[in-house]
Amino acid sequence: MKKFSNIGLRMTPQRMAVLTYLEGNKMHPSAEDIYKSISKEFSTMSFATVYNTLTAMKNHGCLVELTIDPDKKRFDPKISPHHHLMCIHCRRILDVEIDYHLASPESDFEIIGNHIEFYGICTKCRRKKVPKAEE
Amino acid sequence: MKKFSNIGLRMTPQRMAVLTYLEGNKMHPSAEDIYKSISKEFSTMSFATVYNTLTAMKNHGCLVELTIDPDKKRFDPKISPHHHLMCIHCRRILDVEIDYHLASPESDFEIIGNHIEFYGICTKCRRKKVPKAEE
DNA sequence: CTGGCTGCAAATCTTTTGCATCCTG
DNA sequence: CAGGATGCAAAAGATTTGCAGCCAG
Repeated sequence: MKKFSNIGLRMTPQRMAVLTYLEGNKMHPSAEDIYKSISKEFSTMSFATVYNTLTAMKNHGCLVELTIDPDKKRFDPKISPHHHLMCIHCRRILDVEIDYHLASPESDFEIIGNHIEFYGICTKCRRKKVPKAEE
Repeated sequence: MKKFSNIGLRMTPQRMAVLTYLEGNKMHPSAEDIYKSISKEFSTMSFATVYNTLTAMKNHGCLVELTIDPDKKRFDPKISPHHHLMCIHCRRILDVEIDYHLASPESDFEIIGNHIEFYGICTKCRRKKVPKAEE
């Protein structure tokens, strides 16, 4: 992962903690997940700083914000193009590495990127519950 | 669009107004868009009722909730499978009707559905601004 | 009539912001 | 030592909920 100093930003203990937490993290955590986990051993950590750091990383392209979860934003430190699969029961999100090379829709848009969201139910949840139904 | 009476729900003037507003609507409006538009000529309309109606429709499969806009949920009365394209400047959303028949990612998930989000800049916005940059 | 629906307002949840103080470079 | 970063708390948005009264079926 890029270091902050390389992109003209200051490195602080708080930012280091966020960077370390996210490095190689495949959980697609929410801001709250990140805050909770870090503040366990870093009591002087505020929500504002988490968001501040996430925004800085996002603006410098070393973090991607996911909209696949309708409830809140999820963050992905993996910046190479890929897609996602989410379990609608346990809300777990997995990476999907398949390259679908999609044809651009014909329109007057200049297409910048795309993202595929798969929705499903993981084996663990299927064993526990009736597939689908409530929510 | 399905009528509420067909699915065991009551039809009220408020619900009728929402139904009428959404019928054939291709704007992918937010809850606030819907509320604002309807309350113009239907002063006795509350936010709670808009959400109540949207939730009822969603639960009965006659409305789809979109997560493509990171800021808020958008609603789409078109329930046949399709994808979307959003201008990152003006936030306009267009339907994408191409059938990409995506291969399911190999995983222990039971895949229920998928949705492709395209991001880009529409011609109108490209004329006005430097493409990308801030935001 | 009666239970589902409405409107209002308060509550929740996520994310953002203002500002005094701190500390990296 | 200057300006960016932090922490706190309050604010802003979006969405949900509690509840008394209303009205569609």
